[in-house]
Amino acid sequence: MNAATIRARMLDVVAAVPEGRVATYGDIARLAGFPRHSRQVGVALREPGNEVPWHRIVNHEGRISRRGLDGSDELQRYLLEAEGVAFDAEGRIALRQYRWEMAR
DNA sequence: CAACTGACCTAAT
DNA sequence: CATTAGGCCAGTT
Repeated sequence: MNAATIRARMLDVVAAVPEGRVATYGDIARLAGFPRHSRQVGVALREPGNEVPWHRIVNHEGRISRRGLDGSDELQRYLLEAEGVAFDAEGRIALRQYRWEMAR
């Protein structure tokens, strides 16, 4: 099992996240079958050109993660709000309500 | 080839 | 709720 395969599997899971819902990096890794690869999710999403709803992925706090590069974090927030995902005053998403969990 | 880095997470304190 | 400590592993330096 090489790294590329793992990333592809994760991207599959990301692609399965329904509109208006969000998932954490850890969730994606877990659902993809790689419980400890949360970081690689970020690596996978960083790759340009993949047609996946990367904006539905946030960290376990429900916040936008990324090192503020060219304001893509704002784009992410915009896209989520456009899907009906609300942010609280602290810039966090109510994971209780929007988190996409199909099993725990 | 060793060391560092990072779109992270969890558990313990 | 805040902080710390540890884990995890592919990329990059």
